[in-house]
Amino acid sequence: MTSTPPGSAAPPRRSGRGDRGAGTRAFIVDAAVSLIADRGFSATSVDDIAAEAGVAKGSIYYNFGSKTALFEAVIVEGVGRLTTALRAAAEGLEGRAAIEALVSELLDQVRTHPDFAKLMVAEIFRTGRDWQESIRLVREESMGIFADAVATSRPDLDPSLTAAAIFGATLVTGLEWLAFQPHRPAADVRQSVLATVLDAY
Amino acid sequence: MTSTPPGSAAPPRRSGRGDRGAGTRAFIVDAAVSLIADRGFSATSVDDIAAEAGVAKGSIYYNFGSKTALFEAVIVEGVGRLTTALRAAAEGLEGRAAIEALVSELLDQVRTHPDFAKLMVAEIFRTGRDWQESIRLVREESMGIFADAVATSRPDLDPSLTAAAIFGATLVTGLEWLAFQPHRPAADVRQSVLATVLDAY
DNA sequence: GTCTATACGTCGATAGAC
DNA sequence: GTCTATCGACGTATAGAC
Repeated sequence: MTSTPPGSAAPPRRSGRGDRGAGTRAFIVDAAVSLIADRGFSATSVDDIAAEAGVAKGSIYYNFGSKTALFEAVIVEGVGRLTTALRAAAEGLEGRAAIEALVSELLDQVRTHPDFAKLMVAEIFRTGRDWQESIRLVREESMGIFADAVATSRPDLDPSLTAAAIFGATLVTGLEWLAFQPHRPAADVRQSVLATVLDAY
Repeated sequence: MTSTPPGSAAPPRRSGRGDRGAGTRAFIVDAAVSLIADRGFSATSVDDIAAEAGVAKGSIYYNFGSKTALFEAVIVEGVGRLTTALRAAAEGLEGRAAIEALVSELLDQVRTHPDFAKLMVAEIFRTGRDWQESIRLVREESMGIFADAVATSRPDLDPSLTAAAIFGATLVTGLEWLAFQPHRPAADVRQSVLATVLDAY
């Protein structure tokens, strides 16, 4: 409602439309991420997603089978991109340097994919949900990469709890930045997190 | 479904029932917090809340007017308790000691009120919601207390971003603890967060 | 002040044409 | 493979008895 430009009855929702069957799945996934990040899963209707993606509701069910399956696809795709980026960033590094690289990369991922980041914080500690298994993978894989970096340099600390602390600090600061202080340069944010988190290494 | 003990068809949802009109609001709020923390706002029906609280649906609308208003009451009550506790903990302290006290107190609040903590992380970065104003207060008040402590001891760092980092580290670690490693003693968790966050002070 | 019954709207999912 | 039209289920909110 609020996002529909006045005066145009039915504005085209996506760029070109000669691409039947090509990027339909991608359009749907993108629309779902952005809507669900803002309103949550249950508050986002399949009709809304279809309208935002510029496809018919039937196409969503043809491609994904159910609303839940669509959301699981969203999570799987997002966590894949995130963990790949994190692993690449920490490649060959250890200890303090690894932590620094991971924090920087996670901040960059939050900046480039803010909707998925929001969705992650919102769902990561929920229990009674259908896609709990999928979201558990996000948690374990992402935090696990941080835990590995912690374990090699500070064996005196608990890896998983310390990883949670660094992960949480970075994620929350990144979202605070994007949602409420978007004018700030990325370097400021990076430095604030590292100054808080890195001095122990 | 999963939480209903087998063998008992319809277990009484609250302790005594001679208390008509006494703690009705409190029963409803408690039920709402615990259900919404797990399933989210939209996925939790007023019928579910009424059943869990042991009252009729009509009583909820009599006491709160709408589902949204009920949720706002939940937030207001929770943030009141949280900020009161945090302010008391930091009273008379400055710099490193203040941060240490705040982290400890926040961890304790997460432990004693885990459902509200979950609910907070889940909603804090959402935008397109009716209670956005209420949740903005949570954010600003809670993080503001941390920001004050940072500002007095480390004027070289940005207070709000650094506060977000400490707040995020504490909250995420606390929830990781409760949700996935509840067997750990509180002291371990406290030390993991402080070792990560406090060395800069 | 709390309960039961119900009106009204919305949502997930399906059927069938193209 | 994508569309439109429609069904059945469920959820919020209200009305009125007690």
